[in-house]
Amino acid sequence: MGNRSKIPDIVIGRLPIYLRALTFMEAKGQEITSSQELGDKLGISSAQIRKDLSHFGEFGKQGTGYHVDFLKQQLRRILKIDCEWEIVMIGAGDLGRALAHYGGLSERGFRITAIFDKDPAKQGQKLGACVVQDTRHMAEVIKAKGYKIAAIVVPASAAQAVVDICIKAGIKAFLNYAPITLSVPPDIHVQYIDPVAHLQRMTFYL
Amino acid sequence: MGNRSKIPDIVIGRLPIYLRALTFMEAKGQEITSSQELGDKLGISSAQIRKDLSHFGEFGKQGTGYHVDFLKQQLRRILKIDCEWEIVMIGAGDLGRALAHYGGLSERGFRITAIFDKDPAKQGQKLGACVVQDTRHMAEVIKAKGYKIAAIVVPASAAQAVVDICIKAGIKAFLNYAPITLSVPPDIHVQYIDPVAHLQRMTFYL
DNA sequence: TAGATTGTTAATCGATTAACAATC
DNA sequence: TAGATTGTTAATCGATTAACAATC
Repeated sequence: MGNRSKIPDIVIGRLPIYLRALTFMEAKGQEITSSQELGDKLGISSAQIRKDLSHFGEFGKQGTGYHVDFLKQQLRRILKIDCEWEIVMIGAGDLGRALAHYGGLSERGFRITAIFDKDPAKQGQKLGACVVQDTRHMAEVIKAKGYKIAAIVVPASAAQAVVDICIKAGIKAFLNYAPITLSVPPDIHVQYIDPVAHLQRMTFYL
Repeated sequence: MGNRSKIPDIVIGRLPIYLRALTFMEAKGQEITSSQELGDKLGISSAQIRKDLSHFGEFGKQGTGYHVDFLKQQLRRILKIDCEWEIVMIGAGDLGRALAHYGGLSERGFRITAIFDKDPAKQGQKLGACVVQDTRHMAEVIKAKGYKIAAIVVPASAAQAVVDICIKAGIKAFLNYAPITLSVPPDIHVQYIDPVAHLQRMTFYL
């Protein structure tokens, strides 16, 4: 049985990738897979997949492999996405609007249920299922509803200030689209999405 | 002097982060920095920053540190972003439209100059500076203009087929927004952007 | 049973860090 | 000069892989 006491973050980062592949297999009607097959599909060694999973328990059968549906449900449980998560979004510019309209979020268990912008022209607008509210009410709403995750979709120059307020109000995890490294206490999680950084990484090899 | 023969990919991945921090410092008017200061800002050890940079040359002065502008230009040269890169985008849905309108791309040297979609209703539409074209002409245009980078913004179910066509036409690097692991030859580079995978990684810790 | 594949151990590989001579 | 900081080496740390007994 896996020892959960000290699981490397890099392992956690691979679980959503495994989950994505399992979801794809399930959609095709495939019922069984193996670490070998998963690894081939993902460009990861089979040993690594077995090692990663072993941190959390024993999910397979020798000689057979893994039940796609069972392993998928286990990963969802481990990642705590066997429920729906509500997200607060700050910023209602082009990118914010795209994120609010992106169906992939809610399909996969994440719903944006509050949106804030400091621009009065945007306040009151309907965006997806929400009405854009004044940033001044942000802390209050986060506290009242107990939001834990925030998507930061404001300009880089405003991001740190917004994040500081969110943390004070109780946010524990940020999905940050602003192209800036945020300064946060060690118990706060940040994931960065910066397409330009990805592009710059690839041009090196061209 | 650095030995460029075998630079770890993980080092390349940090260079855009360093560049982002330097750009921020430059905007503030700061002329000098040190590995210590950069590391503090980015949550990275100063030793790692010096080691990373040492792969490419000697850019600092003992006792002083680094000239922000000089180091920035060197990183731009190393990453090959001291010129403008043209990108072809496939998919003109919500996300594609947001990407086409995202000013951050062209600000930082990447321009989307061709857009394709297989939906006739979208063809002919103006999106940013481009007119959406029929996917059937994609290979032809990629070859004629010599595009090397493609942004994939089609549904997951269509992504692999689109990528296969792009590779045949000469694309070497993909920025992939479809939530699926692509199968590509070893000389082709792929960077993945999947906000849901990032969110799933964070909920583990909540 | 024979063949296949798991979970786990030990070995290998690679990345990070500490330390310091060099020197601005 | 004295203080600060680089670039680099060697030591440490952690992640990946190979191999295999267990067993379905």
